[in-house]
Amino acid sequence: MHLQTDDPVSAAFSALADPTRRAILARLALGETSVGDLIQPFAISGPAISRHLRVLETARLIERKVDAQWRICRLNPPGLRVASDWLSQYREFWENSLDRMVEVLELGEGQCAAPTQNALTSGRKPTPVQRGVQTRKSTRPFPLTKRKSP
Amino acid sequence: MHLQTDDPVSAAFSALADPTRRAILARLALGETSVGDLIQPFAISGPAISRHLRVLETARLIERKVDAQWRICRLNPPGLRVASDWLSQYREFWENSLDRMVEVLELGEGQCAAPTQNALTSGRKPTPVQRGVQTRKSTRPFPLTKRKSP
DNA sequence: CTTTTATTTAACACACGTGTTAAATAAAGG
DNA sequence: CCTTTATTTAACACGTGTGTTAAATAAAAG
Repeated sequence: MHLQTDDPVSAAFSALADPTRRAILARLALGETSVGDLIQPFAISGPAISRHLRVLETARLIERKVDAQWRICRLNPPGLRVASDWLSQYREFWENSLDRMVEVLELGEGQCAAPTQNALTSGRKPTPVQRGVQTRKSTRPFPLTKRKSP
Repeated sequence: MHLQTDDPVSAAFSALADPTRRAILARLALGETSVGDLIQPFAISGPAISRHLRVLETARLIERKVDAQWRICRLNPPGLRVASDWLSQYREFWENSLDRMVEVLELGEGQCAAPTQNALTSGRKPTPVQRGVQTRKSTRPFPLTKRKSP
């Protein structure tokens, strides 16, 4: 399901999902260095790091420049921003989460079996788009596998 | 290289790396809904969505509660925050990137072959830890594959 | 020019992720 | 109860990701 058509956001998050790559970024936050220097902290082969760097570069999280036989790596701030910007869409949710916890506790979450009215979008802030909010009763359930003929 | 030992940050970014899962989160930002409702926008089978939801839940990006035969999904704000907090470590980098572009342009990036002094950490803000910043000349190069005996 | 140093590419192995369909489970409803 | 509705689990296929080692490439140094 994922070809080279990988969008920038997916590429960024995918690159960030690996601990080794995040460690590389942390290292580069201290300043640009060559590939050889990046290898040292890791119990991993050179080619492996080389590929991690390519992933980071493709995701635009780092940039590389050539200096003689060395490839100097550095962070690419705008690339990191792509991921951060996507996440900031949801900022309001965790910002209001404490308020909401209180709200939920006051309503008594225990016997909550009433028609699922969006607790998240009621009152508080109006949600971004707010079209097509529904309350279950799906129109197409998914055991849409052919029924055996009788 | 990745077992069940997946740390929270990796789990979060990994979950966010999939466009379908991000679409699910976007949907849940409009309000909590049942699994059946979440399926509709996608040309994808039920079990596939079910697994995406499990990934999101394991990564603590969503929560699920049981209401009769429905599983109601909602965003889990603190989980989303994990990813955001990690990224905010790098915030200073993109915040100062415009300043830095100007700086680089003034120095004339074209013939940049001078000893690679960390341009990223010079002046501006002092970088977080700032220990062990080096300027190439790695101590252990990595063609450390056994040489053929003569 | 041959060697050394730095890094990438190639070729292979293997685990993981994601999708599919069929069957299982669980609660509601006739 | 037996059926319907909602969702998950099982079993399988298949492409992608990550690691390894050996060889290739490229620039510097002798």
